[in-house]
Amino acid sequence: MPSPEEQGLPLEEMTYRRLREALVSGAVLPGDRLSIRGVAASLGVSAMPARTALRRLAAEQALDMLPSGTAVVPRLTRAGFAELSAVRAELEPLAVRLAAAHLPEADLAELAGLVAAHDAAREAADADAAQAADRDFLFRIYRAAQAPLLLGLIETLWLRRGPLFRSVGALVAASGGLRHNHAAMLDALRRGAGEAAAALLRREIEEATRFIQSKVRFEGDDTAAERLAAIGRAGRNAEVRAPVSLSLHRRRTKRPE
Amino acid sequence: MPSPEEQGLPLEEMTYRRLREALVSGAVLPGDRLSIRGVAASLGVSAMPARTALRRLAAEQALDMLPSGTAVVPRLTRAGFAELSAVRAELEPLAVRLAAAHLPEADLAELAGLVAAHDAAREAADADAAQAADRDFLFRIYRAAQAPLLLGLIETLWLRRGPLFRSVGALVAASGGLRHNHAAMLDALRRGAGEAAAALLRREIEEATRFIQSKVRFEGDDTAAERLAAIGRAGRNAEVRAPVSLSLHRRRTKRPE
DNA sequence: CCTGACATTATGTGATCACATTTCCACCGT
DNA sequence: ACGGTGGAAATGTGATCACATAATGTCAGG
Repeated sequence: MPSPEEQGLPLEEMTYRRLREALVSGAVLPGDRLSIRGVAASLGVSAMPARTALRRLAAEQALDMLPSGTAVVPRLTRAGFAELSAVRAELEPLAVRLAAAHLPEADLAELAGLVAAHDAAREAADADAAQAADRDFLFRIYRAAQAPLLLGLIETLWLRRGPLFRSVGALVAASGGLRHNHAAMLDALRRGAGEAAAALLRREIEEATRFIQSKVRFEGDDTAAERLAAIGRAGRNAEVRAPVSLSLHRRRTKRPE
Repeated sequence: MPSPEEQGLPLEEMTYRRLREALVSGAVLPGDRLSIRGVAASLGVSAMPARTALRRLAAEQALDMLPSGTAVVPRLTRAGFAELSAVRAELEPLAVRLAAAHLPEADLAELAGLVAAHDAAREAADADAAQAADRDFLFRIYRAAQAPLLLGLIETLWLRRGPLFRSVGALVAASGGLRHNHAAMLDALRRGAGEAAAALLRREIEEATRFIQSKVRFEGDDTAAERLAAIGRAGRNAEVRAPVSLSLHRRRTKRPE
């Protein structure tokens, strides 16, 4: 059952968008296997568009591929998350610098509106809306950079972060949330201070990364480490590294529908 | 006729690698259309692997897609090249910083060998070999960063630069070539000075970019601008921007085989 | 209760075909 | 000579099938 605005689109495009949405919304979880016939049946399309869409996501690194060719929603390890954040901390400030050169007044007004929307959503304790406003704020700037290659890279980074983000969202909101100072960034952009705005964004990304790393339990640094520590002499909790191989035979979450 | 080391690989992987090689080697030129049946016939495979490989390259932004779905080798405009270089100048130094943390002695020795190979190739006036040694030197470091996501991004950047690179290669060699100070970078890495090595690489990328931008005529900044300037009052050569749309009906280079 | 081999199922790959659309080119009228 | 028009060739999309392989469950033996 295609949604209204999907009329006329190629089936492959529709399948791709739905899978993408499933990734960012958390409808599929890290570790889930996505088989060609499985998604084809789930989305009511034939195997061909499903295959193309899956391979496309894999090429964008939004999905991993087992050696057998099966697509799997990537598990974000602590190291992987750190790497992702490091790349974001380079590319997104670059986009801000590029955008600062040509931000028309209309865009600045729209950005101000998004800051206001964010604040309003926070007042209403609507974490999802606040988060959406933040995201729109940033991507409005990224689009203004008029750098299609860079924009595509940033989008794939966010896509890859998607699965994690959903599971952390509630936690972040409960902990008081990240306090993005987008108003200050907007001020810098108004002044044409691209470097300052970029520096603010970089700090924002780095702080959010530290916050999440301190709060979230990642794949791989799971209870195996604690079990090992418990078996060993108690007291010594330093230097305990979780061998990833130990968590291999953990039950994989099934997702039949 | 599959090459020896391609035995056992899926046809899609073989097709993908061949297309990739065709891109970086300059066997296909910017603006060339790559049709499914065309590459299938050229590479002796059926339409299916050809389709998959083309879509994969497109997802990696190594190929552009016309609205009709036909793949086309991207034309690199001046702005596009500047963007590509800006992204490289952020990501590749990041990889150097990450790699500096864990570079075993064996890798350092290998890097020294590559620097020597580069110098030897320069002595022999073998521009291709010197360039290959430079490339290997950098990617050895990037791989050592143990950041698969970042490495994948860097590879797609180089892939997209591929078509241009070939056409510029001879020019660069004739002009005396870029003098990459990889020996200094290796020294910095030996000292564990990751930041210094990263700064050296950034300067190298920025200088190479400036050099190429000063020497190369890109798609879009072609003679249309000059014709416009000639039509207008002579003398005023400032502010003449080449409208891209003017070069649209230029003859497209055919590439039947 | 666990471990191994075996049969069954699921899955990816590749091939081929039909169909709608786009692209290209020759032809014709002005 | 120029430009529009028609049709033929080329092209992408999607569907379906066959085949090899990987994954899974089963069952007998320890």
